[in-house]
Amino acid sequence: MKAAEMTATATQVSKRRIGAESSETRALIIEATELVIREEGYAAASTRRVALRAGLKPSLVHYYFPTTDDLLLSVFERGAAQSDTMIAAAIATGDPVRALWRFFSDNSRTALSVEYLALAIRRPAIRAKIAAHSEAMRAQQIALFERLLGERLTGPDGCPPAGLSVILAGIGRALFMESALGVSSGHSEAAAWVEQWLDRLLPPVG
Amino acid sequence: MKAAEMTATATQVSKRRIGAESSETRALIIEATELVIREEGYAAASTRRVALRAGLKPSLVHYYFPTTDDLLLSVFERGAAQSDTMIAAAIATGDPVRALWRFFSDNSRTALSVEYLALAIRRPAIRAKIAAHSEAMRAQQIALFERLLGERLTGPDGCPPAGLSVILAGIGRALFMESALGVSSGHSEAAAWVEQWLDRLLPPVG
DNA sequence: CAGGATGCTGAACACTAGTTCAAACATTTG
DNA sequence: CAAATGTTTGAACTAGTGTTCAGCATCCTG
Repeated sequence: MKAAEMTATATQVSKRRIGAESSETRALIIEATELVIREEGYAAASTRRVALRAGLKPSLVHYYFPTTDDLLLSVFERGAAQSDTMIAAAIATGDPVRALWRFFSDNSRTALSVEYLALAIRRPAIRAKIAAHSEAMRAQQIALFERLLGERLTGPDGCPPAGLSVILAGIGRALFMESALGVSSGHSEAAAWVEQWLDRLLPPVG
Repeated sequence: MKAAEMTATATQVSKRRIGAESSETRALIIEATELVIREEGYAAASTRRVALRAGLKPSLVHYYFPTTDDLLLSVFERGAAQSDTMIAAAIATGDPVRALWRFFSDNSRTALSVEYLALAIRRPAIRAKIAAHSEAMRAQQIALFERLLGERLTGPDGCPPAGLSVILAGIGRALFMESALGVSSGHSEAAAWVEQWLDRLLPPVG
């Protein structure tokens, strides 16, 4: 893994051939990688395991993605785009805050986002991209909350929009991570409390 | 790693010699392992790296801990005991809830606890122990909260004790994990909100 | 002081991973 | 059709990891 990190860090200057961006094989590899991450965790996402899962040879994976970091980065980018789409859909709803909370607490995307978080902490080459995406998502949510419930947030239950974003995302992730562990006591209470809190901040219409 | 998992899963029946529980070397190995986990993450905690860090030979590590899981389990147990002590100290305080929140949001123990969480998800042999400890900690906190602010928790800000425990631990962990990533926007707001919330649930004496 | 218990070491085996590269095959295009 | 271009493969090299085990050294005890 030392060797891998060094190679991955080196700027890509070599003239080695790389498969086309539009290739079906390439898409298949990305698909297989996400599957492996989902089922076995980011640590299992080796080029060889991915190749096995996709029914391809390891060297073919490296034809499309010279280094493992290249692969993981591409997989993350696709996932981030999907996540962005889902969030956009949630925001387009008549009840964006609750839709967002549902996204955080319910969605199988959370599983992946936790894996990426873990991945980022240990793969410097990927950390920046993931951090940037997290920041961007947060900024977007803060803007939404500000627009949506600006004055309501100064009451006794008040919470600055930025804090609200952290809290919702954090509790959602915590629920997922503990579930993965097999711990679940207090979860339904915590979720119920969040919903009650949101009701007070933003009384449901109807 | 396949081989490792299989061996680790097999029940220990062999008559191979194992180093004494009281050995200084053994303690040194545990110490080094925790250091490695702290600095490079649980994934780096291989017996060989640990040996290097401790200035010992790999085989010596295996003399005291036949399998890697044995080692990690021992390290976790020691850490859990330390964590329990800290929590007991927090509870013995005049202001246990805030002390607990400080422990969650501030303490370098959180870094380790997140690593152990990640570890548990990927090491079946260790999962049960870690899950049990998490449950026990939660139960203890629930009992404390119930005793401490039972009636106060039904007000408009009300939150069942179990939910409160999940929320405090979850937000604390989220703050730590994002910091490790390099994301920090909204953190101070979230922390401030928690403190305000606690003030309402449990007005500070003074 | 002989002999077992205890601590430790070196060498080895089996396995996974990342990566490279020349050569074979396939497809497109001039 | 032939050349260029894109895809795929097999084999190999390097490096890390878990684990075993026979045997050396030392120390304690009968």
